[in-house]
Amino acid sequence: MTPGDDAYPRIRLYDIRKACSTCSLRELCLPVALGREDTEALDHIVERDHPLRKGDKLCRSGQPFAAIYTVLSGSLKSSTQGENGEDQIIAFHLPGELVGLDAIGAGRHHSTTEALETTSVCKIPFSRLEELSRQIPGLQHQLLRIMSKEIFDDHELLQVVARRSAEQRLAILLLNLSQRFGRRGLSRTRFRLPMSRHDLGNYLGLAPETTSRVFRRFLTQGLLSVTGKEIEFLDLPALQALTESPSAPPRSSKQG
Amino acid sequence: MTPGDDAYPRIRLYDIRKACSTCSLRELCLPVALGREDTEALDHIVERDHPLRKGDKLCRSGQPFAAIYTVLSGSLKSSTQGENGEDQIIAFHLPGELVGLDAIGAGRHHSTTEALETTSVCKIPFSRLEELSRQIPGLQHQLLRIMSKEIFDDHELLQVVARRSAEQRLAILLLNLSQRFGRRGLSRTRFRLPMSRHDLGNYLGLAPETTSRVFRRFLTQGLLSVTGKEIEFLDLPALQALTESPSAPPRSSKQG
DNA sequence: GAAAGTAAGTGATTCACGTCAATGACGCTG
DNA sequence: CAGCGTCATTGACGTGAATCACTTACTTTC
Repeated sequence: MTPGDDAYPRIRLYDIRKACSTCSLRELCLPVALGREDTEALDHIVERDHPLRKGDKLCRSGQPFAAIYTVLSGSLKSSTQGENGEDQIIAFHLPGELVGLDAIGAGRHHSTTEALETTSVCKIPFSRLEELSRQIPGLQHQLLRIMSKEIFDDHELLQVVARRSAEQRLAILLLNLSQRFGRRGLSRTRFRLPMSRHDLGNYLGLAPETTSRVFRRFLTQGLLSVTGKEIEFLDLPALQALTESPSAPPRSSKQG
Repeated sequence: MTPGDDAYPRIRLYDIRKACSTCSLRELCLPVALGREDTEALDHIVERDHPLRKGDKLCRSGQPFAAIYTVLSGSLKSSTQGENGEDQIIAFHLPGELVGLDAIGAGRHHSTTEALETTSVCKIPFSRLEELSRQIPGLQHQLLRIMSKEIFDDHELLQVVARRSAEQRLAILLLNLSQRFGRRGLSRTRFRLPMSRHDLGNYLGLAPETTSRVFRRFLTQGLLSVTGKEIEFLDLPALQALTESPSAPPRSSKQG
């Protein structure tokens, strides 16, 4: 703890003490690979604000970039807008995940991020983070690492949207969400989708009706049960098999 | 870092002197926003090797990450492999553009990059670049900037693949290539596609046959002329209009 | 420079998924 | 808890693009 500035930790309103050091998500979040002391240093620059309500925007495309955020509870979606006005969801953010990395460097957001439900986030002013990362070598690297992961995830999504059938797309997303819930210690086979069917479809490049129908097919095949947004996997291996099957809309590339 | 050998510019074989400072691409490449002196510092860490022949691989998915590359002449494609064995081209790289950024941080490539024709690249060992970027503040920022752009480009591609018709996809790619040729002082309306129809289709999430048919349609509509890989735009405004038109396969999201 | 291999173009056919339309189920708000 | 709006589901239908099958045009090779 930097001495003397007890008065200044920028944690507002909601609990004044509980930041990264005591956060249950610290193993998933920015502090990964940071020691106790370094994590405490992070505590001092993290800010918390009112929780967002469903539909509230955390940041908008075009806005100057000032901070990155981590999700504390709830969930968000980020989307970009094409020239044609259609938007495309590029990511869903669950607790422990970082938001806003794509704006680092450009100095301006190119996506809009919106809460899918009541959501709390930690705000990490970027200038202070940069400053801190000059002192903590691991942090600088961690940042690059996370950005790199963002690129990797985008490529995976591209792969899915460009080369997979509707069933595969949905299966892949559900398994991915399952993993992410599992990482937080929640059930991997039973969870609540935070997003609407519409958003689900948009993310996967499908019409909402198609999404609905694929759910129905999974249901009748006994792969899972759906009740509104509640999902329960009944046949995980079959879902995984779907994922690996080679069938896909465009065939192309087979050269090694 | 590796002590002892920092005295020697690592430029091999092909011309010993000509690196960034005198490179015609320096305004497009890493040295953007660097001063004369800093650019000269870059000179000393850049390595050049034999040019690659068509089909040669610059790096493979899974390999440890050691360096980033910039294209000096020729062109490359990067692709990822899905579990199903299908690969998806995620980017084409033209002269002045950087390759391998997605591997920073993870320490390992997640894509394979291959020459589309005879191409020369500059190799920039990452450890030395990092070292240098500690001394040159602008360079660190430039790196982040370029990574951020990579994310942005991926989002654009996603937008295109997920929400656009075959005609729109091709038009968008052609216009994008045109711009990139233009930046290098080449014609924006007449150029040679470095990649096969197959690759073109793969990148856009289309079957090669579809790509071919779309070309044919453009041809009969008088939008452009195609002779093998030679392209000439005949009606640029019409192509641009295509790009902006709102029609797209999945409709979805219209909430603001 | 002929043979072989690979890439490109074209037509016929099929099918997955988008679109339109109508109904039913939640989940607010008062 | 009634009334409204949004979201989800389901069906009927149309279509854009994948597939399949084949021909034609380049490259590469010996």
